[in-house]
Parts: sequence; C-alpha cells; structure tokens
Amino acid sequence: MTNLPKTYSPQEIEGKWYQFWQKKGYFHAEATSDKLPYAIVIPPPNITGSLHIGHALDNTLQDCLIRWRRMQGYNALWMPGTDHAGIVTELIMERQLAEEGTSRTALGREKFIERMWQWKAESAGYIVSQLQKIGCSCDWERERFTLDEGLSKAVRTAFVNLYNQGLIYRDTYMANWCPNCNTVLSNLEVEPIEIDGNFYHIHYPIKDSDVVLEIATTRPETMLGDTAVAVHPDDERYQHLIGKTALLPLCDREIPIIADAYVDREFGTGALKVTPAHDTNDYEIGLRHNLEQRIVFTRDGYINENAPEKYLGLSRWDCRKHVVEDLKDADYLVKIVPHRHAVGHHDRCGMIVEPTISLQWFMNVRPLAQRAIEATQKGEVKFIPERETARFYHWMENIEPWPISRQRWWGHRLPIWYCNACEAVTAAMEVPQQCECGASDFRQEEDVLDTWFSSGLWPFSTMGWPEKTEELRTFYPTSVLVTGWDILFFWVARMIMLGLGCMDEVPFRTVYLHGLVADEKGQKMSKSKGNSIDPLETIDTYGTDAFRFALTNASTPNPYVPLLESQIEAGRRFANKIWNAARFILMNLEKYPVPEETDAVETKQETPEIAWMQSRLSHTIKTTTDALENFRFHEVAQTLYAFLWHEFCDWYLEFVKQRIAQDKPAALWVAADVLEQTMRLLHPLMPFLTEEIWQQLPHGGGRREGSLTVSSWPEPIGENPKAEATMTTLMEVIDSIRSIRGELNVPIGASVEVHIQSPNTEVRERLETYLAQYLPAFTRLADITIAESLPKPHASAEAVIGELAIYIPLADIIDLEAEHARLSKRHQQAVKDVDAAQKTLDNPNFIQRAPEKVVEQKRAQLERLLVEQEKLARSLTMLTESGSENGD
RNA sequence: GGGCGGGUAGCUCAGGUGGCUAGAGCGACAGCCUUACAAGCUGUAGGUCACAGGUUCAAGUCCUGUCCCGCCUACCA
Repeated sequence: MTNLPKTYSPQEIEGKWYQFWQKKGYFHAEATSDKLPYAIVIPPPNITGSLHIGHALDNTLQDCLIRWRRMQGYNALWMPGTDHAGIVTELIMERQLAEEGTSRTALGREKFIERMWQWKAESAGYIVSQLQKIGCSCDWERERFTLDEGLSKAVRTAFVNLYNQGLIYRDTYMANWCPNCNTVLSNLEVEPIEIDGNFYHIHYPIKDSDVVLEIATTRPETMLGDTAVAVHPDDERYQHLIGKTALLPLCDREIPIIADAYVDREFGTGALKVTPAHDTNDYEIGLRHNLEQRIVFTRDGYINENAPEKYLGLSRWDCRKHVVEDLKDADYLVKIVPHRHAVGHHDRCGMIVEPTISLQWFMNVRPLAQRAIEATQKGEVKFIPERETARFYHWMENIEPWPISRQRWWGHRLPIWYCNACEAVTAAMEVPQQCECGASDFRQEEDVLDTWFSSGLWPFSTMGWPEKTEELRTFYPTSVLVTGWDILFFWVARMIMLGLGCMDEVPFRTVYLHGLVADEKGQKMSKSKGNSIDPLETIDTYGTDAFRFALTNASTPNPYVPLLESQIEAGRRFANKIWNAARFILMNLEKYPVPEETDAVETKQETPEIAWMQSRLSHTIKTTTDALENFRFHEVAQTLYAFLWHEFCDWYLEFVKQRIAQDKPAALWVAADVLEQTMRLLHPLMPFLTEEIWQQLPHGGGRREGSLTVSSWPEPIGENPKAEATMTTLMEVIDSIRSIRGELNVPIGASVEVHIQSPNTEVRERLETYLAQYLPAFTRLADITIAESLPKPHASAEAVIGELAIYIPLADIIDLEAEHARLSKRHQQAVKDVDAAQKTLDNPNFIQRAPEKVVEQKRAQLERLLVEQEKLARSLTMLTESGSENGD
C-alpha cells in the first residue's frame, strides 16, 4: 500500500535528492565528450556572505537552462565559482576588525591578507552550500575562485599581454577618489545621488577696479583651490573682464579671468570658478589654459597646507561651513539659493567621492570596445531582451579609459616591477632577473587590480587559460550568459572586451539579461531598503521548488519583476497539487499495475479523453520547449501550471475516475505516462519534487533511467484536433449543467434530468457515446435524453451552446425569477455580440479586404450567435408565460 | 537635456509579426469536508486596455501628441 502523506513536505526529500545527484556525478561535464557542448559560467557570487534574492533568481534561471539542455542531450557544463570582490570584502572585514578593536592598518598588509584568506575559507563554502540548497546543478568539481592560483596566472598573463599591446599604461589623471576607502574608482563605481544643496553666490573682486564678478558654486570650500574664473568668450556682459585678474577672497591670491566655451551663459551667473584639481570639468579647462592644479584636500578628504592655514585639517563639510561664515563676515557672500543636484557617492561605502588627480594605471578600452561593437553587429553576441543592445552600444561608443589600479590590498597585485635603481617599469609574470640599467633589485607595484578585471576574464580563466586546455576548445565561447541588466557595463561589457582581447573571440553567444526582483511597489529588493525576501527563510517555509516556481513564474521580460509572498504561496500549493495527483495515480496503480513488458501507451484504447489528453500534452511540450528556447520563463511556468492543474487534474483525472469505476484502466496508465512526461518538462523548474515523483512512477515497461536529471526531454507526438473538438463539446455541456446548478442553487444532492437537443447528427452521436460515461463524475444526473429536436420541458432551466440546447426540468425546485435573470443576462450578451459581428460583416470593405479565413470565421461566429440569441429570446418568452401560469 | 521601460480586473502581472466573445494568479462573493488534494472542489462578480487624435476592413497591439510612474544616461558649476 502506497503510504504517501496527504501533504507534500519538501524538507524531507530535497536534501536526499541533491546528494544523490551529486554522488552520481550527473552535474559533471567532460570536455572530451562528443555530445554537443552547452556551457554557462556562473556570475561568481561574492564571498562576502549569504545568498540574496537576486542570486536566487539568477541561479534558478541558469539551473533551468542547464537542466533542460542536459536533458536534451547536450554536454551541459555549468561552471561555478566565487569572486574575491575586492573593496566590498575588505570593507566587511574592516568592520569586523573594528569590532575587535583593531584595524586594517594596524594589522598590516600581510596579516590582513591572511585574515581575508581565513575568512574566505569559511564563507565561500557557505555560499556554495546555499547554491546547492536551491538546487543548482553546477559542476562542482570545477569550482573556481578569482584569486586562486590558476586564475591569478590568467590575470597576470592578460595584464602583461595588454600592457605589451600598449593598452595598459600609467598616467597622472583626474579620477574619482573615495576618501573613505582611499582609492581611485571607475565611473561605474560612482553613483550619482540627488541631494538638497545650495547655490552659493560669491563676489570675486576685480583687481585695480571697483567692479566685482559674481560667481555661483555648490561647493564653496573648493574656492581655496581656485586658479581662475572662466566666462564664455561671447558673453557680452563679461567681455571687458576677460584677461583681467580677480582677487580670490579669503586666500589673498590673484587668479586670471579666462574665456572658455565650456561655460554655459545661461547657468548660474555665467561666471565659473575654476578648480582644476578638484573638479573634472575644471580639470579639462585647466589643461586647455595651462592653469595651476592646486590640490587643497588630503587623500582622506581633509584640508591640506595648500589652503590658508586657518582651514588646515578641517573636513570638507566643516571647511564649507567656515568658508561660508568667513565670506559672509567679509561681505563677499551675495546669497544662498537652495539647489537640488546630483552628487557622486561610492557605490560600496556610500562616501561622497572627490575627483582627484593621481598617478594611476589605466586601460585604454577603446580599441576593444570597437571590436566588441563590431562583433555584436555581426551577430557574434546577441542580447536578450533586444533593447539591451542599444544600451550596450551607447556605453561602448562613449567609453572612457578604465582606471584599473586600486590602492587596496585584497586582490591581484599588478604584475608591474619597478627597478629600485633607475625606476624603470617592467610588466612581467615574475620578478625580472635584471634591469636594463644593470641593477637586479625590484619592487612590485603595491596596488591591486579592480576586482572587475579578474571577473572580466572569468569565461576563459575558469577553463584553464592561458593553457590551451580541452575545456577551452570544447566550451569556449560559452553558450549563454545569464545575469541582471544592472551589471551589463560592470561585467558583461568587460568580459566581451577582454574575451576579444585575450581569446580573440567573444566569450558567449547569447546574453540573457533578466529583471531585478522587486517588491509589490516595484522597488528593487535590497537588504539596505529592508524590503527583501530572504531566500533561505523562504525555502524553509515553502520549499525550494515552490520558491523556484515563483521565481520563474515572476520572471516576465520586464526590467523589474515583483515577487510577492502570495506567489510563493501559490508555488507551494502547486507543488502540493502535483504531489496529490501523483498520489492518486500511484494509489490506483496498485490495483491496476501497468502491464509488464508493455508500453502503457500501446495498451490504451482510443477513447476521446485519452486522445485529447495526449494531444494537449503534445501541445504543452511544444509550447514549453519553445518558451525555453526564447528565455520566456514566465511562459514556461504558466504553461505547465495551466496544463497540469486545469487540464490534467481538473478534467483528465476526473475522467480517469470514471474509467476506473468502469474497470477500464487504460486511461489510468496514460495518466501515469502523461505525468511522467510532465515531470520531465517541469524538472528544470522544480527539480526535487519532480525527481521524487518520477522515481516512483512506472516508466513504460521498465525504461527507467537512473534519474530524471539525465533522462530525455519529451518530444511532441502531434496534436489531434478532432479529439480536441469532441472533448470541447463534452466539456462545454458539462460546464453548462454545472453553471445552471450553481446559479439556480440546485441542491447538491438533487439529481436532475438533462434533455439535450442538437440538429447535428455527429454531435448527437458523440454525446450519446460518451456523455453518459463521463457525466456522473461531474454532476449528479438521473437521466439523459438526447434528440434531434425536443420540446422544452415545462419549468426548466436552459443553456445554449450554438445550435445545441440543454434543458433541465426543475419543476419542484426552480426559481423562475432566478432563471429569468440568468437567461436575460445571457440574452443581452448574445444581442451585443450579434450586433458587433453583424456590423463587421455589413461592412463591404471587410468582405473585400480581410483574408478569406477571417471572413469565414466571422460568418460562422455570427451564425452561431444568431442561433443562440434566438433560442434565448424564445425561452425568455416561454419562461414569462409559464411564470404567469404558475402565478395562478 | 537625451534615451529606455511601464500605465490592461481590487492587487501583481500575461497578452511574439494587428483578426474568434481581452486571460492568469492572488483577493472578493456564494455553495460544498464529493473516497488524490480544504494548500482542495464548484459556481459567480469584476476591465471604455492612462488620455486625445491618426493609420486600417479591423487597434490592448502600429503611428503622433499629452499626462503620470520608474529606470538608465549626460560636464550644467
């Protein structure tokens, strides 16, 4: 006796199956296999902690693709690993250290790195176990880490190659600087945030005159570093001042008034204070006019000795207060106007960045960006959704040099060596033996690389590059990259560029950029906002499969995909529904085992419900496969949900009950077969539940393979329109009878008689053959009469389906008023529909111009509607008459 | 300033190249513990598809404009 519990309990089976799959090695892909390769590299999660909702979505979708392709017979590789994640990880460690009462600097570089590795050893395993918990079928034997030996070698190789090509260089340049993290940042790491600030209008006196020039600034403290005032060359207001000298308030310095077309005459006062050392645009102006770059901030954001002594050591904000006070006191301050504007913040620590001039390593990405654009135009890479292509082009076309050095410790140290004797620079894999100057004493560059440099190599560094490995030959370029659109520039673009630069080939053929998980208000879920769903809690409550189903079901093509608790709940109910359907089938198979050595499909009799079910399954296989091919995960989930619940459970299993009652088990065997195939279709979305059920189901004469994971993807056997038409009629009749019973409140226990009239012989035959067999399961009936024409029995309820009419005599229980209301509602609808169809057909242009097929459909529709309308009208009249009779 | 996405049922969303009577889940209402499932079953209600024009035989779908919402991007100090 099958002893399955009534309720599905995910906790009891999930761990079991994951271990089973792992032990059997199903997730491992051999580079030497002669199957067609299909490869995905995981976006390596940071080692910083726990799996968040974004990972859950991203990895569920990847797992769906990998499992599906594996079942299709591909040599499917999902390459896993983790990212050292540079600055973020350091920041978290620094917080830990602070709690311990120490600090990064107190520890020193070596000790700090040691601590980081210790921590990595613990936390990387944690994130991996979480990926396993959501069912990821990664090839764990191949797990990589961006800082491990092989990948570090790849990083050094890439760096040296690019250096030798002249694409990596050192330069003194203005770049974003984080005073908190003490490092330079790329533009991407700076997040502009709108804040409420002020416009400070300040008078700059003109030397040797009574005239003052009014400038406006949002950052008055930077005036300590001003080395000019700029106006537009054609600005008539200021023509007479160009070439004159202004006296910089508070500083006792003289600065020139210059003309530069950059200045916007309309904005502010049309006069711009120029601080070449602390503003990106001013820096450019400074270069054009050969202005002094006067640095007045220290690297950690305090006033230095280049400013008047009284401000020395103040923070940027304190200095602003003092400067404004002093300007006011000295009568230079004209006014303060509130002004909302965007200020750059470091995306990792939140500190306001300070544009700063420093000596940094840069990568000239333009040539590679150009190649990336061309490769994309040639179709070597495809973006899905397509709209992302435009974003990609726009970014690539306007790309700027990438500052790749970071003044941090956790990461790949640049393979740059300085000769201690002559300061000559060498890029090399190892310490050079000897310098050209004859010395042999070198020191390595202290800086580490931007963490995205190593992630940019991920698709080939994980496969053993720079060695010419079998993996690279087989799996590169990979098939598809799956990630959120928010890291298109950070990561995807760089992988494409570096792939072209190092491998001379794009790293993947397709980029699928999914939406970001949002809450019910459309706000992106994030820990900092506190609106996030915790994947692990969710899994504990609802089960992994329910969660995965909800994620795929929510995954529409939109940039933000709201995930509601109720959707996860729906996933759980779905899992439970499937569980119980399986339970029903398994319980009945005990009484009616599938005959040994025989294919269940072959033992079937061609009853309409079996033919219908197989037709619907075929359709479902086709739709599901098509949706997966096009990354329409939402459609996959919807299709399987609707099929399994509303066609398989609601209808087919009810037919099966009837057949069992008739001692005809073929329909049951087909149910087992259909469920088996559907478990295969659903496996990519809900791997655990489907495996559990699949293992228990008979597999058509012992065709069982070791696991659903490595079974085959179902093939459609073709649809059967005739069977579908037959069943549609039957189901419509059943629906109508149920509807009448429901709306007229016919008591549950009351058996009713049904009279059906139809002029169509074929329809009558179908109904006569099958209706009696099916109906009892769906609605309680005493007797059925089917005839070509029938008088409507007295005091009966009626339903009309085209030319077919259903009468249910309800003499004792009918509520004539209710029936009248019911019929007139349907009549009104029919009139409306007839009018609309009539109007279309009355239009001669429609007949002339619309395709034949559409016109035919419309005619048929109208005909059917007219019959319905007439019948309903007649019945209404009769009802009114009999009503008055009854009223006697 | 430019660009992109969105506005469809009370809520969250589907509606590839225009063509049956615009769908789902959740929620609501009514009735059912029907022997797989009350995490269930049956029935019902609920939409001028943001607004205004246009193209078309035909528009939720295509075009133009307007209004909201969100995002990306830009050197407006």
